Amino acid sequence: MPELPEVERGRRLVERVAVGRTIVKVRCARDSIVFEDAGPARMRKALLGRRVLAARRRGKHIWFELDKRPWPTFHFGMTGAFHTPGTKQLKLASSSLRTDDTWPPRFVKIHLWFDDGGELVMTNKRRLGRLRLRDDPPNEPPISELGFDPLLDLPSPKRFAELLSRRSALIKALLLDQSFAAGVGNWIADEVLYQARIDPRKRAHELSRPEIDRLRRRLKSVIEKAVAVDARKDRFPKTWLFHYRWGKNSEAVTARGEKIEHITLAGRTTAWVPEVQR
DNA sequence: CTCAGTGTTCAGTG
DNA sequence: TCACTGAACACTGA
Repeated sequence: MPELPEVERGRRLVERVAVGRTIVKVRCARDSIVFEDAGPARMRKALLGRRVLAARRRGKHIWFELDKRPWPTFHFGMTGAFHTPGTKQLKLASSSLRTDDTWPPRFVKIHLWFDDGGELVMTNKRRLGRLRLRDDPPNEPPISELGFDPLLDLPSPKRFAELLSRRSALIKALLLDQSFAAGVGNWIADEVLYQARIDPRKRAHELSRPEIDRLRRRLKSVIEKAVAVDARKDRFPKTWLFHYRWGKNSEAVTARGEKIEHITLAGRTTAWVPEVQR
């Protein structure tokens, strides 16, 4: 689930069900991978009895502010999500509008109960997500290592141009680099480059000023739009490459009938439209 | 059975 | 130092 817009949806869910409440019960899965350094037992101890003061996000990371430190941080990996009872997880794919209302869901890593009767669960199917404890999350790795967050602190056009001029990496690779732009993942990088009409194989310092300005604007607008519709993919504009990029069939075309190509860049599948991005 | 995948990290190489 | 590649991580679903 997780690029910036989906993670922001998760943060808002936490805000709705957890902020202002006290955690009265905690259950952690036995999973030394997802619970990395902290371990389920330490995590449970840090959370039980605490009051949640705020839910923060930077890039793809979320953390809680509690009335006592350390605080928990959450990263979803490729398959993580927050759930609450009654929050229908809309399976937006194709025609299967299945809502799974089984509670609790499968692949639960942590389950929290609150003093008002509410519940919050984090699932992580493929165990690439991480749950950590930090005394000061924004000022400690990994969150302190992140670059700008396009929703929170997008650089000015001038500053953005400076950042690009100093980098020789492929622009696609740079967009995926979390220490450059936090929260951008594979489909957002492709979407932004398509809309900005930039060849993903170009090097960052080779971009012209008009290209740089288009890139910055699209980075902002794509993410703002995705967040505005609460990461509901079926509500993304029909003109977005997003809807047509999946499944690398050679006949894939955009809404405007442009031919979509698939190549591998920076180790990731890259969908792009050569006739538009040059 | 095989393989790709909305992510990150690390070793090896140039 | 920078940057790229590929592998690893772990596991589902097509």
